[in-house]
Amino acid sequence: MATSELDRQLELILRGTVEVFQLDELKVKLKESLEEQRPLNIKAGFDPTAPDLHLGHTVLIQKLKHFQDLGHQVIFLIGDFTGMIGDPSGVSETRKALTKEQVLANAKTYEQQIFKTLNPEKTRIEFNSRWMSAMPTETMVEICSHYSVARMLERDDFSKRYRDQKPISIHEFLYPLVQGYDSVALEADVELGGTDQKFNLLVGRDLQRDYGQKPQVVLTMPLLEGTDGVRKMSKSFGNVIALEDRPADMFGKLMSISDDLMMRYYELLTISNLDEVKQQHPMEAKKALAEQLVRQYHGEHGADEAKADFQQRFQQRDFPDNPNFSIVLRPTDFSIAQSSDMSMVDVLLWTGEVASKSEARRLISQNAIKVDGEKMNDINGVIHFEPGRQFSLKIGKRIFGLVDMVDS
RNA sequence: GGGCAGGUACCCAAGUGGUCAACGGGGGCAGACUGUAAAUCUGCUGCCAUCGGCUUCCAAGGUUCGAACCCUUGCCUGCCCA
Repeated sequence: MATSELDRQLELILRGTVEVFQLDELKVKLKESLEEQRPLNIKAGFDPTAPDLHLGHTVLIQKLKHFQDLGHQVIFLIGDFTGMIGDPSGVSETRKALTKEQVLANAKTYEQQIFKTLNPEKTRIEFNSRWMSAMPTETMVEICSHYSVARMLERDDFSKRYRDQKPISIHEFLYPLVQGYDSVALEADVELGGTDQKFNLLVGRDLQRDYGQKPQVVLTMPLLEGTDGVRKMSKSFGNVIALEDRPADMFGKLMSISDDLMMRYYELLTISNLDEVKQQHPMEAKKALAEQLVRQYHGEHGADEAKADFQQRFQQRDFPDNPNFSIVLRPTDFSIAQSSDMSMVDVLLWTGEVASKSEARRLISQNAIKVDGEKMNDINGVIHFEPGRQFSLKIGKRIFGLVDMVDS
């Protein structure tokens, strides 16, 4: 009886994981947990410098959810302390203070987002500043003494940067140590992280051992590729699908990923049966994926709307119900008095969707502009406005808008 | 503290006195093709403008008819030695 429950737990826990350190220890911990009716402490840390969460983060959150469903204690750790000492460049006193407030604001956003997946009642949220801020320097130095520079340089990105002659600030060495100490402070039984976190996660094991605790089991999860399908999803690569993206945007981004990437997303972000997905037409499968994920983060209504908008905008190439912009011109907006003519270039500028006149000209000459459904490719083109006459505008393939005029 | 090598557009990276708004790659944008896919192909990618003009190559000065390129100082980065 007990063994089958253990197997059931193991199967769910190991789904999608890349590595486990150590599997045997995990089994022992689970067994003890079952026997003693004591939930395990499951830790996952997040860096609050990133203002919003994206689908890449949800791989871990999904895994936390698994543990939670199995009755374990999930600890969502916000690394506010580590986040505040984060940026090595351009640190001034005033800026630090701002960052602190920002960190708290970000934490709020985090809670909001993760509770779309996790159960708030059963989730413990911690900030590592709770024990780090009050820590005497002596203790910090003591922690540092547990690790050597050579061991630090074993870490892949450190050694790589070192080799490439890229800067490494001293405080960056503190990162893994603090993260590791967090596990000591929380008495973590298991810590989850992306594969890129492997080193930091393992430092936690070492420190726990040094502090007389049983080392945590480390589970690494794959890093989700971003919309480009190549690099990991990261804000700095500009390939993210953020949880706070507007429903239509989230839907659209998901639809624009490659078929291969779609399978990857299915694998890591859903519990759908992959064989069944493969049976479907790729486009249908992709729509189902987009719908499912949008529904999770924006609810039924958002998902329906996003899907309808997508079909209208792109599949039928119709003007959408919710255009990207809608502007109204006044007589005083026209450069020539008594005239309601405006050059195409100026109109584009007014929409706020085009950064400069040069860019507007570029778009026009590249056949990217449609007025009332008609291509407008004359860079000297002029639109004659009159009150009550509304023009529809299409800029590129995904920006739609309306331009109107009133007489006063 | 000393020595050396560097800082070029969103990123990487050529260019080392005029022919440079600045080669090339990536990214981005647009068009074609499609399943709004992806891949591929083509074009564009400082700003203003009808020819043409204007402001750029870490910052501030200087030399010169003329500087991204030379000199000075400052700031920043990497390496080596202490």
